[in-house]
Amino acid sequence: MPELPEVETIARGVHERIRGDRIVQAWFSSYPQPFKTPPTQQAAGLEGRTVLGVHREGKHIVLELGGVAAHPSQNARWMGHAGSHPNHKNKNVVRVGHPDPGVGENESKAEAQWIVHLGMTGRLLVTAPDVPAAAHTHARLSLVSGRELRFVDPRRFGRLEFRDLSGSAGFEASGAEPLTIAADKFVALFRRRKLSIKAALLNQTLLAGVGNIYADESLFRAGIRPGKGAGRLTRVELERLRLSLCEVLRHAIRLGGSSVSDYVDADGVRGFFQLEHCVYQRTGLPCRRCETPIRRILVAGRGTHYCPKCQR
DNA sequence: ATATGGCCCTGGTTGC
DNA sequence: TGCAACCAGGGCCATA
Repeated sequence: MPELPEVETIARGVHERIRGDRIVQAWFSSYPQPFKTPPTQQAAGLEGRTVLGVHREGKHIVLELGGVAAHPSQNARWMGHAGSHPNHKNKNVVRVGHPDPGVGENESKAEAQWIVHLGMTGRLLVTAPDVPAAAHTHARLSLVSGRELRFVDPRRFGRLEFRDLSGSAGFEASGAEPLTIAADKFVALFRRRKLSIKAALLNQTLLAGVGNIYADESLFRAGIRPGKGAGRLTRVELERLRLSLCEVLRHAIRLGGSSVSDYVDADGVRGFFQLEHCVYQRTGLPCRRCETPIRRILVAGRGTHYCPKCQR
């Protein structure tokens, strides 16, 4: 299931491939399930817009989109107004490299966003248009470069949303970003919480981006039992957890994410972090540190893997 | 306010 | 061997 490292990998890949490209036509499946915005509204909103940039917010992929081009024949790598925009504090101002090398940087203000959540089984792929569409393809955006951006999701737990920024604020993850949250803010998140630390890590309104794999892996590296009450952890334990979480997320991003289930990046390539898992889906196998068999229990309704000796 | 549990989905695994 | 029941699980919503 795509979590922070997988979503980061996909967002970077999509950014590199389609930044500056323009959406010519958008097609959506007729299922009601993956659409937060009605498909017809998404298609109408997306068509004609330039992709200014792509980034990750928690587990969401956000495509920053420019205004609809005044002249449809305009160059595909048109980057919007030249010169700097005065509002530097606006989150929706994205820096976009100039297509011609050596000319410097332009800044374009996003006027709309396409927000993609991959759910459990979602994929976001950049392909040539003649590649046959996989089963459960729910969105196909044809780009002026000739390529296609496709959203595929067999289980339909993913969500697609179009947002016009003239009428609403830009997308922001509800919880804090695990890779940049300050140590004291991290401690404060869990103070007096009655739920288990595992459930707290999975709660997206506290931290955005942590899912089942990296919750289990970070708790193992920090030596903490998943079922322990979040409010009962000491400051020292919480700091160890924060550092373990950062370490495991960064390491996973370097390896292109964990390919469990059917995760692939924007090019359809698998990640390698699953080879480095210490506990996740290693039930019964010897702990990499002490050789005690890894246990699987249910915490907060989720399959939870831990080492009974290393985690107290 | 905070915490818990059911629901949505389909493909892969398990069990008879 | 074949088919059906079962299970995974992120986020959302209703409920305690």
